[in-house]
Amino acid sequence: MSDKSVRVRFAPSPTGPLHMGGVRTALYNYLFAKKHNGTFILRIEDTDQARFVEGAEEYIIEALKWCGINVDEGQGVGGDYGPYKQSERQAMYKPYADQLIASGKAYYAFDTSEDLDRMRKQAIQMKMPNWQYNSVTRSSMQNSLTLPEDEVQKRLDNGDPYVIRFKMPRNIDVRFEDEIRGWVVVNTNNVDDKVLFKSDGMPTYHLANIVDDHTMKITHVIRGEEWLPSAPLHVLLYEAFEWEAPKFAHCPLLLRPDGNGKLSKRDGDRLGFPVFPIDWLSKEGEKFSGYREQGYLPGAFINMLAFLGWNPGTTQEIFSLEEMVEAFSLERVSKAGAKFDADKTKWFQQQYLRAETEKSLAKMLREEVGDAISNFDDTYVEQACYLMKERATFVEDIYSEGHYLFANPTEFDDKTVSKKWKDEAEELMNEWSKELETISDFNAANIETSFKAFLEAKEMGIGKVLPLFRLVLTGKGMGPSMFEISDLLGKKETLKRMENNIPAIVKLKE
RNA sequence: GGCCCAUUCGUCUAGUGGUUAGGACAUCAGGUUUUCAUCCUGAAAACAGGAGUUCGAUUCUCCUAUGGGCUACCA
Repeated sequence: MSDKSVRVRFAPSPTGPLHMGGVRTALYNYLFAKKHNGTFILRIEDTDQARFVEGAEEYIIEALKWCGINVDEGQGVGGDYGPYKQSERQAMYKPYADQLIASGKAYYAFDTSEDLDRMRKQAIQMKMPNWQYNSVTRSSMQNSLTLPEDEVQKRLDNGDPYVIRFKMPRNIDVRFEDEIRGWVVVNTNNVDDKVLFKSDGMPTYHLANIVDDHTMKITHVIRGEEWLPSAPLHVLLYEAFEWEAPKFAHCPLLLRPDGNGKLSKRDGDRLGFPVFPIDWLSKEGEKFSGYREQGYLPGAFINMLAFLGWNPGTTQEIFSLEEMVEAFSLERVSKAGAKFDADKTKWFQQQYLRAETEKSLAKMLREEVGDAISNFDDTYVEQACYLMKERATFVEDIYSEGHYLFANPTEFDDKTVSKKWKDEAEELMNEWSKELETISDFNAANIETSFKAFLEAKEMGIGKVLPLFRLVLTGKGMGPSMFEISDLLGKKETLKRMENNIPAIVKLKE
């Protein structure tokens, strides 16, 4: 890169919960910053007071934290270029807008929203579907370009509402090199005279982001593709201020897995997967579910997200955040939008779950199910995790799928009972129970040896007998090794279950 | 409608003029396993279409189609 140290920012607006597309943009910014020993900055863009949503800023901070995307500087952590919230920087922007007016790059416009609406409607009636405030129409509007100077001054002195618009030059090809897409060219005839400063005294995004990025010494602007059409305006603004523009990188969008369009708020709960990192409860009481609450590990979520639009060029797919930092580059971010894939997300989660140690799984399991397993010591819970982790996707599955490890089953799988439990089963299990009783050192190996001997004596196959044992102890037709299960349950509990459950199953058969 | 961006298996993607077009998820079939899961092996599955450029195009150019984004005093 350049000799300047890399500074990037993630700049969401607090209009609601941060959706996973936003998280991915934050992630790419973070990875890029860390890769270049740079600084990752969080800036809150709240210039639109009308769309402000209570709690959104806190949500953003908490979500990034859960993901492990550590903010170096900015809202919530401070830094030398604050404040990092645009509403708190409000006083800074007007002088810059004035500067543009003074240099003739911008002008005052007095047309009200109603005036503009009327113009647009008229244009539509005249089959001109996209009326724009631009180099051809501005000459017939109420602005400092058409009004006499004293009239303009009078209106300003009078406190008449006005906006400041950028005077978009006519017919110029604006080109800039996007780090992901290469050269992008847009003719200024296609962009309008954007409002830079609103009549409520706030700057628009366009002005604020340029002023902030410049004053915060941002070197790379990594943002979503939805900003691509207005990037030429931003380039022109840097030129107008005679500032060096940062490099731009426009990331592809996240698309819905079904049909078309970009992933949106409601797609998740409709299609059965979260679109948000963590739960969000709207003011109206509507709940949007998050990955955290669904039981996903943050590493799995981030890993999946990174691969939606980026890949390292190798066949490695499981990456820790540190490994991702090492491997990341903007050149390897793809250009086309990516459809979200819920199945692959589950696969990532499964991989991450299995990579966890029994010790940490046990800890997480306790946090999740709490009281239900509080009677069991750590060794026991860890062993239960060991037995269940290969067949679990979420931590909670260890408990729900392996419930019999923590309590005597009260139900016995119908199918197994009817298929496997024949007339001689009761006698057989009672005899096996007696054999179990004789095992003094009650461990998996010894139980297995003794079971094999039992089979030999009975001249029976393993498939005939072991499922019965499983049914008695667990109530299920499938699961981990029975020898390890009985080892874990212990001799006392195993014998107790044999004693109680054999008659219970017999009763079911009647 | 206008402008911009994109287009390789169902999905995420590798590929940068000459490859049996590779991997992963999902699917299917075998194997391992008391069973389930895991694991292993294998199968099916793609260069949107048309013109060029070239000895040769998935790869370069153009056109078309399709998809997406933007088109607010929203970000």
